[in-house]
Amino acid sequence: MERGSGVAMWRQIEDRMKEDIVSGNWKPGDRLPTESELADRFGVNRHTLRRALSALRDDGLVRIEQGRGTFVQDDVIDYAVRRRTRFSENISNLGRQPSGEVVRAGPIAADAQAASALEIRRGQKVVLLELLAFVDGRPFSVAAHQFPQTRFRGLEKAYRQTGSITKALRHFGVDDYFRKLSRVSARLPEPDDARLLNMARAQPILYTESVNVDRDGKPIEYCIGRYAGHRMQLVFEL
Amino acid sequence: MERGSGVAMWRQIEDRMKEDIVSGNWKPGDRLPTESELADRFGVNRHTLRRALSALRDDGLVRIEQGRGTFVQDDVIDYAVRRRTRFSENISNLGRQPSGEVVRAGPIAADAQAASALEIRRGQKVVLLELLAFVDGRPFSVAAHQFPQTRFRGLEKAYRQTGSITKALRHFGVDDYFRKLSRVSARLPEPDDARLLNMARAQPILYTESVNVDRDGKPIEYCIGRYAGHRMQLVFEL
DNA sequence: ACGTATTTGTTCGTATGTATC
DNA sequence: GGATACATACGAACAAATACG
Repeated sequence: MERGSGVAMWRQIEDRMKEDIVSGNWKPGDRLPTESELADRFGVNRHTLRRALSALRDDGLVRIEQGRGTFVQDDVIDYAVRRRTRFSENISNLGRQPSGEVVRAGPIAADAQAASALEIRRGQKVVLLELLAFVDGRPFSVAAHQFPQTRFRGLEKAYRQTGSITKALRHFGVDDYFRKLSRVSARLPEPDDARLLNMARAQPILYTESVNVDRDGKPIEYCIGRYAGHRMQLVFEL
Repeated sequence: MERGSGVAMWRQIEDRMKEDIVSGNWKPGDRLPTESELADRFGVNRHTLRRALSALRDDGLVRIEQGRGTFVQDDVIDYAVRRRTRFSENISNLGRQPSGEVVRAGPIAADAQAASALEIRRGQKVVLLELLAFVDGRPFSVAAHQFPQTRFRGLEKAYRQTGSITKALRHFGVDDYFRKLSRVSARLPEPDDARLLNMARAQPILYTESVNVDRDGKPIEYCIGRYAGHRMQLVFEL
């Protein structure tokens, strides 16, 4: 690290920081020190430091968020959506650690969309199971799973016992189920979702509605999922 | 519209407003009068009016935004993605008018992603065809289509003559092709894309990468698509 | 960057009619 | 009739998000 070496200071800084990241010294999702602090540390003006940060951003190594800080870019997760889509299986296959926690659970009245997807009447009761899913301990998605209550009364308890929707469904005689449909759009997150996903409100999310059916093609689950856009891609193989 | 009729005031209001919307008296995107004004107009308390609005929102007829107002919900375009996905066909099937214009065209060098998708080497030439697509005259998507130049040299000219990728590909002996893969994520638009799509920079887009193959399973097209998130949903039927 | 006005969101409290046990 | 629960309706005040100068 030297001035007048023929190599611009910001390039030297870029290289140093790149090492810290690829070596794992700074881990994906970590917040870097503030620009001022880094500038002090490297003994340069904040402008110079920002030039290095921009270069790192262009390389996809960091993500700069106004008002929040600079973060080591998470490696993007390719979440495969197929006819048989299971969260835990999917994440495990990538060599990563899936986990989840319950945000909200209990019976609610179906709104128009849920009713239409589940082929029931609006206002009929559905079992809501809102789950926050993690990959390697980092929040990945929030999903409101809804099941018709006539068939799945008490499913939330079965989930709490087993920690898995697939297993909970077996208690109700559903030994296999399939993704019939996925609708995908892009939105800005609700404040609650932004908090749960630990992301800035100005960062977009993927918003999905999906319908799962049983062997007979009967809809059993309607799910509204919200995914932190910069952490993942949905992959559809057709 | 009467009190003591056995039908709750808020339900009567809901029905009246629903008529105004479905009849086209209020059009998609229109801002409704404020809650206070509507409450005055119907001669009820603001609470009562809000109840009617909630019902309309649950039916997907209006969208309520704090601090801004209540808006008649724009009709969202469900863009179906299947193995055989053709833009014009898709939009026509919805009873809407597809059109398109060329933003940019010509040979460029393949970057890492394009090369990997098309199974060529990085730096090899691809034919770029960047198209802005419209639905009913409103901008819908920007898509950078890329074809290996060894096989499709001059495809941009064939497109300009025929106005259709499907037809242009026929000039090169490709009489049918299929969507193999779609990767979907959510992003904020580049300034250029925001301008082309006529949307705010803070509004998210759907960002897709897709690969089309010919009958033999050979990749012929790699496409980066950007869609105005609030105007459409991608629908995957599996 | 800041204040002001506008608009929706939320939470108190109060009152009335209806159905049920 | 009395007690209770529930949906409906109104009023006032304040909180939160947004638009605009």
